[in-house]
Amino acid sequence: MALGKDYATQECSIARALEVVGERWTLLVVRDAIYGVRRYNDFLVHLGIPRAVLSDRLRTLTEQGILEKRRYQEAPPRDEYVVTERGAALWPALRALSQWGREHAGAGRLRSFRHADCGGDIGPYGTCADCGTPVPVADVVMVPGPELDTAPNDPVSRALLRPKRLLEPLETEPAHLAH
Amino acid sequence: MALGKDYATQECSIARALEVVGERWTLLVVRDAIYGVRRYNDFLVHLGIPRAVLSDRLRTLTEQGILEKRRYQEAPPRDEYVVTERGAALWPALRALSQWGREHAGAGRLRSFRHADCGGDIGPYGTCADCGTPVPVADVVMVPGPELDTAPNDPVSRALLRPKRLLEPLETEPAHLAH
DNA sequence: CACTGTCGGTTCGTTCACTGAACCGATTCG
DNA sequence: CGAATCGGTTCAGTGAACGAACCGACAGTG
Repeated sequence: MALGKDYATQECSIARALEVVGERWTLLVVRDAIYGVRRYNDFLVHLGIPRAVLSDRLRTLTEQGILEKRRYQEAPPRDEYVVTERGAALWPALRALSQWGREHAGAGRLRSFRHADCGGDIGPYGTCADCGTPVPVADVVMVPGPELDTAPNDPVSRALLRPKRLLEPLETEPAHLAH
Repeated sequence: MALGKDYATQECSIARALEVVGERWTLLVVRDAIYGVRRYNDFLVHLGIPRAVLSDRLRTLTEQGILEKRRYQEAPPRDEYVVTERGAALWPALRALSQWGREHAGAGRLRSFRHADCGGDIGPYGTCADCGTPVPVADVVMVPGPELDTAPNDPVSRALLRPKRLLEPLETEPAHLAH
């Protein structure tokens, strides 16, 4: 969505949130960032998003303080986009959407989320089903489910086939090993 | 967002959810429906949405089983759009977005959500801060906050100035009493 | 009866955002 | 030297959103 003037008239915190993250692709970029994707090219191949749109979303999210642009190499200059605390705070919303997608939009058991401390499933309210405590995003482990494609053809999807703690950087295979 | 072919390639329940409710305006229509808005004209004046877009969203949401079109008057034929169980299941996602909007998108205390049974605030994980139990959407009361405009000029916003239990139909003033 | 207003839309021309392909500069690898 | 990687920008074409106008069926008023 391209909102601005339209949603701005709405006196509603949901509308305010959607002004920032409601545009097409934006929440999926944040999802990837929380999954540990940090580099332009990884977002690109994983999302299948037009380059111009990705550039725009990364810039906007950085301006909004949801991502942070960080130089990780000087020659040639390369930046990575790391999710900030403000961005990680979107996790409850993403988790709730994920749950709804599983139960009401025909997405089966593609991935599940577990409590890193005890291995318990994370229930409908974001708490651990085993120990009952609310689970902060950094303590969540994403576990691939049985209905996930076992041989995807982009390196990011392949890297996400292994269980992975959220927020930690994703390590993709070097390009020369690609399919 | 108009997704379909694009997000469909994504193996992710978040993407599946956004295929259904990720388009511009859609989540705000669902929010209003959960707030008790049911009639075409009430959505129209409250959202300030173009008529063609509203018609499209109501049709799509009805096809998806998120709203249900229900005849409430025969002459002239009038239908209302009532949120279904599947639609109400989006409440956790909307609540999480609302919370994020309050804390990270500059929306102050516009509205708060309380547990109808005990009056406790609903915390970050959708549970009641007082009694600790998860609160189903039907037991949530929306309470207007101090930063809300006290004299809005559309009847739906005025009706929402009073505390209101979610899902229950919103009663707007008759048109001839308008501003 | 004529007039006005309500309700729930549809139609249409304009504007705006997304799309996909091409291109680019700096650098590294073989 | 030539090819590939990385992180973009530019640009023409398309599709969606926007806003205003219009419309049919009916209710209420005088």
